Amino acid sequence: MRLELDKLRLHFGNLFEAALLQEITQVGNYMEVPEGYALMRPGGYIRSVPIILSGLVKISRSDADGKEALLYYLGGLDSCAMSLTCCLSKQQSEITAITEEKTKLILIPVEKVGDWMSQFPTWKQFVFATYQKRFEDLLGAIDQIAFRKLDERLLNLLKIKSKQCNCTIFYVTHEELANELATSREVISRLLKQLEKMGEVKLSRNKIELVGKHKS
Amino acid sequence: MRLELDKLRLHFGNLFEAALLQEITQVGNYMEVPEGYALMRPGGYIRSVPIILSGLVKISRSDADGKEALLYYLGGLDSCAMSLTCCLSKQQSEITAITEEKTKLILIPVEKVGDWMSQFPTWKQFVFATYQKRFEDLLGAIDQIAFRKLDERLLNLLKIKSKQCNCTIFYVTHEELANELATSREVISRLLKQLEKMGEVKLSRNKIELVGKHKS
DNA sequence: GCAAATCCGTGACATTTGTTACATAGGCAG
DNA sequence: CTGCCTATGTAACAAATGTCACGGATTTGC
Repeated sequence: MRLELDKLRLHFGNLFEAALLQEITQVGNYMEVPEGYALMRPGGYIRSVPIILSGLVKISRSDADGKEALLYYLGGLDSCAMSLTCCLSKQQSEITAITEEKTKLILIPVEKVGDWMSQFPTWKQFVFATYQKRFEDLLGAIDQIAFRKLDERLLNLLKIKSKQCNCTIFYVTHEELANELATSREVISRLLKQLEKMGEVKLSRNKIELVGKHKS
Repeated sequence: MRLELDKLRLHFGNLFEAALLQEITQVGNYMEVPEGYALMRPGGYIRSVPIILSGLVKISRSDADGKEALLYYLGGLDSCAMSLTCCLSKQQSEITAITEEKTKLILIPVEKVGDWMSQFPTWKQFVFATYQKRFEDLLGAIDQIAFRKLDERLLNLLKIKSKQCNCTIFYVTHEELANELATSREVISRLLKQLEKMGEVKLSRNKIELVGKHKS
């Protein structure tokens, strides 16, 4: 679909200078993908860098036995550091990116990413800011995995979801949560029950509600 | 200490173009630090980006209770992605960097890092390659922490050390290994004993020898 | 050589997490 | 309503890791 300058301005505000926005309308590729769409799979090659306009993308790492670990989420105006590096070095992806909502994004062709770095100061800033954020995200993931117990991590996961979707009710199964924390369904059920007794959540079928003061 | 062009050329070979090497001799700051020196502490500010010429630097993450998790090592011609991002955004460091050997490095002033990106293609490549490597390192760390059991992680740690120092004998205490894996000394002692029975290592006081075919 | 400090070995037990096995409950198609 | 499919609850047990309490060994400082 053709990109329109006005609409881009709505999304980006004054993040990018006018000339760069103009460029983006020329070479950028607009995409709308439904929930559950795999933007990236381990081993896949990447030919363009996505910038998320709206929606939600889950980035995770999986190991050989099919276990999975949640790394972080990408939301509005986020971009993916892996794709940046992959693009620039023509390497394979090592992560999975799956949309959790209907998501709108722009794909920037690889070759522009480097060029724009020299031409547009705001682009350079954007790229570095992206790297920095992803780095922090990864360090945060490591903190959780390395230092926290499962019950804390589970509660934390729910809080993150809450922040991302800006709500306190999630329609997820225990199984799904188990995958994101690289553990088993039974363990999650057990811990959720525990959290429910402590008054942190309310459980129903296919539905979990965060209660209490999780204003984080 | 004054940097000499010839010596730089020895280290960098043709990684950087001549004009960039020249620049580095002008503004780079040469440093030699002993083993055990803290190049970076959480909360510290960073005013320059280090490039390691030789030696070994351990990068780790620590949490509030003082527990620690090894992230990766930096060796010859490596640079630190955290410092890159930190520099460019004037943020605080969130990691610890400690030399494990006497280490020689060059400090590049922050302001040059961005400028050179536009001026020198080889510098741009270097910066991106650095980001990519650190990203992979972090993902590797996450794989270990999230998916592997402690005994595997311990053996893996020894193998990494072996590769880094290019030897099979380490003068470390169980306590130190325990810190790097964010666990306790007793657990490491137990697992090491186990590995010894399996013929993977030989133990003495303050000393561990990797035996067998770990040619990785 | 002696005392103190450091390092290591180890048993016993607690806690956390993983696994197995099965029961129950809700929703949906026919 | 009935029979299936999926999601959840849960007990019982297994395995992995963490903690405590020691004792003994080696090194270091004096």
